[in-house]
Amino acid sequence: MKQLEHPCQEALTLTAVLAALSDSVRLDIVRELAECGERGSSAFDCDIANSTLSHHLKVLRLAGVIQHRKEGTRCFVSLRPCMERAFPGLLASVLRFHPADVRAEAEAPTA
Amino acid sequence: MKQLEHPCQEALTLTAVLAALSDSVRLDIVRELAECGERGSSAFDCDIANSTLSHHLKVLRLAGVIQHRKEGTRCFVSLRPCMERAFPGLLASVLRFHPADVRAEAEAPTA
DNA sequence: ATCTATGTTCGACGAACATCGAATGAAAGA
DNA sequence: TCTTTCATTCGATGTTCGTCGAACATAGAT
Repeated sequence: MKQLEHPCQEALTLTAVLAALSDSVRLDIVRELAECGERGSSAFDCDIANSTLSHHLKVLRLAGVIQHRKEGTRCFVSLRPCMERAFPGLLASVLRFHPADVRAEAEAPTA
Repeated sequence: MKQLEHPCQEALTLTAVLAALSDSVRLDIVRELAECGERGSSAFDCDIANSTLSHHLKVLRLAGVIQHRKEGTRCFVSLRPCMERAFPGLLASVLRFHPADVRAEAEAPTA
């Protein structure tokens, strides 16, 4: 069973992590993983092509944010503990804030 | 004296802030501002063209991270307090970590 | 009024990115 | 073995980004 490559902890860079988190699709993915733990990679409800999702997961993986675990033909992703060691508290500091659209919905009058 | 435009606090988005911080030149600028306070915009010692520096400052300004203050022909930039209100603690959480090259220098043997 | 110093904007360029569909790969099941 | 299923990779396309030099704008000095 071929596993995907993960960079070692020393190779993680702050700018790469921030770049990985600066996309709304990827930020949603990370948020979901932080709240619900490991998920099958097909369990994300974003309206994008499968190949695009795979690309975003790769970006997050190469930045050190998530890890892939293959099991048969399926693939599970979760937050990478290594990330917390390299940049302790960073992820929590980012996920504390909700994305712009959610804030807008919460603040805007319903009408 | 024409001042430059700054977005209002409600318009700031998390992804835009992260994207603004995901460039090493801009991260260095923010780090310097956080440590030394307001600076003249020509006082940054990055080896880039003036127009490129201006571009980076614009990205940071539009993301809400910094503010511009013009005084005569000169221009001073500083961290924007509004940023701390919109995303309290975020900047500190990011700046706590040093950029990759600095870490590499600190960890790698000199030989 | 003209010059000078300081910054911003414009136009252009290559590099990197987000996206998609198609092709490929890998593993389980018939 | 053949098929099916799931995910990654490839190739293509349009967009965005970082960078530069040149042109412009503004304010002070001569």
